[in-house]
Amino acid sequence: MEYEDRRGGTVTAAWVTVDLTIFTIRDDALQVLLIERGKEPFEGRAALPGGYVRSNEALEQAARRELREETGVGSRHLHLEQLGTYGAPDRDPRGRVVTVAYLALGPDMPEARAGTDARGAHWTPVEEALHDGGRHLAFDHDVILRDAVERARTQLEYTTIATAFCSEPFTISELRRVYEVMWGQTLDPSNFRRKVLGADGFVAATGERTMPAAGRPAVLYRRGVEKRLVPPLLRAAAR
Amino acid sequence: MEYEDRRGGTVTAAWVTVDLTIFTIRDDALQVLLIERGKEPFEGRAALPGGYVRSNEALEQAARRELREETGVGSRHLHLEQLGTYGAPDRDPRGRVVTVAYLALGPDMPEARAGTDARGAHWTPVEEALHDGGRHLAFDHDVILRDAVERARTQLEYTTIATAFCSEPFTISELRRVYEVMWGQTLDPSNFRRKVLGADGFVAATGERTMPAAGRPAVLYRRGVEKRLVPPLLRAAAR
DNA sequence: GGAATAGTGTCTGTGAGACAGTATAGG
DNA sequence: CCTATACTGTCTCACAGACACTATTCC
Repeated sequence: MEYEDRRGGTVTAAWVTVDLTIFTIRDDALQVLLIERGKEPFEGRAALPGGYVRSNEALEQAARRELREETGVGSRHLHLEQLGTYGAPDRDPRGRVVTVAYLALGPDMPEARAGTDARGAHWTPVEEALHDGGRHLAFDHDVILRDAVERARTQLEYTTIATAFCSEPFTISELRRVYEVMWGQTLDPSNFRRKVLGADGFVAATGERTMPAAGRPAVLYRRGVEKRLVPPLLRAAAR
Repeated sequence: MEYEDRRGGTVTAAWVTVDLTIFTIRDDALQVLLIERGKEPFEGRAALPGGYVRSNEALEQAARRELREETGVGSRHLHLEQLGTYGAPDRDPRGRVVTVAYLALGPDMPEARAGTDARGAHWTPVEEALHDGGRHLAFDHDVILRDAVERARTQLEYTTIATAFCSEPFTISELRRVYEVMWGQTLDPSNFRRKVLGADGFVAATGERTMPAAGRPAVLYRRGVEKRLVPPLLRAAAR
């Protein structure tokens, strides 16, 4: 499956895969689901979960299938978006493989189960996965992971996806904690509350309250309908 | 080049193409470069320029090559970014073809020349290309074009890419015109100027001035070094 | 001077940062 | 009472929208 195009270039067919960057917040840290590869290439190395796109499958459909297979969680409750496509000619030693990377966000999930080609799947703090500059993950997954982190951090500024990290119902404090963990900075509780409640459709009150061990009960909210956050909630460092 | 994976799905290799959405502003309208297809499928229909990714070519490299071939303009002066990847199983009647769409922005360019597989290349107002809901372009290019327009409009809010539409040097009024055309709304000249000049690295003064036929000469600027625009310049409708 | 376009100044409302103060629970 | 957490109010400054005004060119 190779031919010469009319301009003198050689064209080869490629395998198409999807790779998933699945984020959650656990133990006050951003964690990513990594598998340990069970076969060559990169056997034994950590990698993002993923797999081949099947013949009659759309790209996002393949991503949702992998998500289900790797996490055991129905993808309906998760935020899923296309992150970007990576296709350097030498990114996979087996041949030309182009991968479409997806970004998935969800609340703290049950411990992942291993996929078919993997020895095990584990939640790993992103800081650990990327420590001293990366080059720990298989293929170009360091790059993909770095891009995914940056995308997620930026998305928090301009969209309401932070709610995707919270299991419903949630409190404003829990939502604030998402921002604090993702950005590595504390936010003023008072100003944060004002911003979130003042933005139409960010969250919706349930009428319920928490019954905490200590402290005043907090009002509970669900995700709102609005996807964009206008005006945005900017990181202090970015200003 | 087809096999059954270990979970019972059939996997086929795919052809990988890049498609380009090349925008410019001409005659006070957003225009996109479209080719007329010279062969089946969709022979005679308008389409986005694009082509196969070659065996030893990176994706962006392929995009730059196509850009050069279609516009005759060196891609160094153009803004180029990956837009997204489209891979519905039936998007190309010839078989499985996954396309990586790129968004390119440039100042008004010389009339395009036809590519190898095309009868001709023409600048077309986007409004015309998408009129009454689309379904004019080949493949799923209507969808890609719509996504590209939306992406470009949004990027104007949060980044400094509007300068990519201006040929250097340019005036603040020319830059404002870019926003007005892209958003379909007029902006207050005074407030716009204050915003642009107040944002570090958006534009850089050249020290030169225009010599217009009528009116006061305007100060000329070049693109600044900053890519992000913080705080953003939001569309009125989006607020 | 008049037309045309560029550029300045200023008033006002909104929203964000800082932070003091109040509320409601358990012990 | 105290502690812990949730929530409210307020002061101030930065910034955006509206818009009046001034500047510089050609005719």
